[in-house]
Amino acid sequence: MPHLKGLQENHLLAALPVDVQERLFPHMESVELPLGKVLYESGDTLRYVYFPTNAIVSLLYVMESGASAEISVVGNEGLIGVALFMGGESTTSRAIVQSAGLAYRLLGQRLKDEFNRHGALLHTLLRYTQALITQMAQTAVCNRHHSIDQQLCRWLLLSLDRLEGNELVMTQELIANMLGVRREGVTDAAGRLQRLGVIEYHRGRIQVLDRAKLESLSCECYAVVRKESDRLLPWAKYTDKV
Amino acid sequence: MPHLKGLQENHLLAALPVDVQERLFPHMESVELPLGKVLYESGDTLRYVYFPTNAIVSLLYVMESGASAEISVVGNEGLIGVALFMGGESTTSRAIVQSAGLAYRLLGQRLKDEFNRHGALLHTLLRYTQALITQMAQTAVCNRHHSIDQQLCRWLLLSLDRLEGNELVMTQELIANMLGVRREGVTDAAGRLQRLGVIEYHRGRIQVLDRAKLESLSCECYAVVRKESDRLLPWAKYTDKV
DNA sequence: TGAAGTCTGTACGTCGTCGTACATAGAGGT
DNA sequence: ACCTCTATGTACGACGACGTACAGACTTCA
Repeated sequence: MPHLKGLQENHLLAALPVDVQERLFPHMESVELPLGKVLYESGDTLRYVYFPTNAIVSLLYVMESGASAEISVVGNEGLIGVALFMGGESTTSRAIVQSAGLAYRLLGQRLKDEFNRHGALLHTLLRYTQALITQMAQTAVCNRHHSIDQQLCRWLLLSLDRLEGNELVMTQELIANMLGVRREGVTDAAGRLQRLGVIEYHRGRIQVLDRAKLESLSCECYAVVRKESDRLLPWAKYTDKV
Repeated sequence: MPHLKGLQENHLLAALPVDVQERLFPHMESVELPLGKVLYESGDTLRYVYFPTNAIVSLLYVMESGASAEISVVGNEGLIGVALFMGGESTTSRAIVQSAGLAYRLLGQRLKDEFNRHGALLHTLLRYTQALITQMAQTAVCNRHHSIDQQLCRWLLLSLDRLEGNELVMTQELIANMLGVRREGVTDAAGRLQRLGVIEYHRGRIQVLDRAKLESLSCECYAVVRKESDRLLPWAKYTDKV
C-alpha cells in the first residue's frame, strides 16, 4: 500500500481499524497544499475530502463585503469535507490552506461508501464532527467577548497544536484575515506578545518561545476546545505538548 | 398512538417515514417547557432528546465570568440533544428555554437504538445537524462583524420563524443575555426599531409589525441561515412566512 | 546597485459598545 | 391607595477596535 506511513500522520486515519484502512487507503492520493489554496468555495459541491498531515486548513466565511471570519481550523486531527457525509454536499464556508503542507485526499463517493457501511468510520467521523461543532461554538463566544490580544493567543495555540515544532509561517495580514480584524490590530497584539518574550517574529515567521505564558494570556476558549477535543478524539491527544 | 397530532407539529418528526414514527412515537412524552428551564447544563450526560413544537430553546455558552453567548436556537424544525447521536453524550453548552411552550421528549437510548438502524432517522438527523452547524458558523460571523441593531433583527427573525403569529414574549434583559450584550444596548436598538414602526413592544411582549423591513435591516446572516436551512431541511420550509 | 514589492510599525480621529448610575413607568399584591 | 417589583429609558465617561494614512525595514529581482 502506498504512502502507508504518511497516511498514519493524520490521526483520524490512524485511528481507524485495519480493515477500514485497507479499504480506504488504496484510493487515497497525496496532494501538496500550498498556502492560500482554496479546497472548496462556499456552495461548491464537494468532490473530495482532505485529510491533512502537516498542513492546516481554515474554514472561513466570506461576507458580501469581502470581509471574512474564521469558523474553525482543521489539521492532522481531522478532515475537510464534513458536509459530504452529513448529507448537505456543500457548505456556506470556504476552505483555505492556512499553513502549507501535505494532505491526502479521497473521492467523496469512496468516503460515503465506507460511511454507509455504518461501521467504525461512521462513529469516528461523527465524533470528529462534534469536536468541530465545539470549536465553532467557541469561536462564536470568543468573537463576542474577547479582545484581539486574547484571540490571537487562542489562534496561535490552535495552530501550534497542529504543527510540529514551534514555528508558524504566516504573516500578520493573513492572521488578521482569519480573525476578521485589521492587520494593524494584529501588529499591535503581536508586538505586545513579543515584548513580553512570548513570541518572536520576523517577516512571516513566528516562533513561540513560551507556550505556557501564551496559554495563560489566552482566553478560556482555547482550553475549552482543547479539552473537549481530547475527550472526543482520544486518538488525537497532543500529549507531548504542554 | 397518543399525541399523534401534536407530535406532527415538530417538522423533523413529521418528516420521518411512518415505520420510524411507529417505533418512536409510543415512547415519546409531552413536556411543558417553561421560560428559563434548563434542559441540560454544560458537561451533563444527556438523558433525553427534546423535540419542540411551539417552544424555542437556545443553546448558549456560559463563560467563567458568568457572561453568556448564544450559539444557536432550536425550534420545531429540529431537536435538542445532537451530542447523543454524534457520540459525545454531552456538550460544552447549556440548553435553556427561550420561549415557553410544548415539546416531546424521548429517552436518549431509544433515539440511539433507532439511529443505529441506519435508516431514515440517521440521514434526517445528520442533515439537521449540518443546518445547526451552519447556524453556529453564522453566529460566529455575526458576532465578529455586525452591530447590535443588525444582530437584534437577525435574532427576532430566527425566533419568529419558529413561532406562530407575530408576537414574541421576552424581555430585553433576556434578549441581551442571548446576544451576549448589555441590556441597555438592546433597549437602544429596540427603541430604534420601534420608532421605525418595525416592531412594537411593551413589558416583555414584542409585536413584529413589518417583517419585510426587519429583514432588510438585518445583516445577511439571517438570510444565509434561512436559505441553508431550507435547502437542508426541505420539510421545515416556512413557506407561509415571507 | 537600484527599484519594486512585501511586511511591519505608528499615529490620529471616529464610532460602537461597555460599565455604571439613576430615572420613569407599568404590574401585581395587600 | 400604597408599596414593591419588574421592565424600560437615558446619560456619561472609558475603552477597544476601526478606517486611514504614511513611514521604515527587509527581500527579491533586474
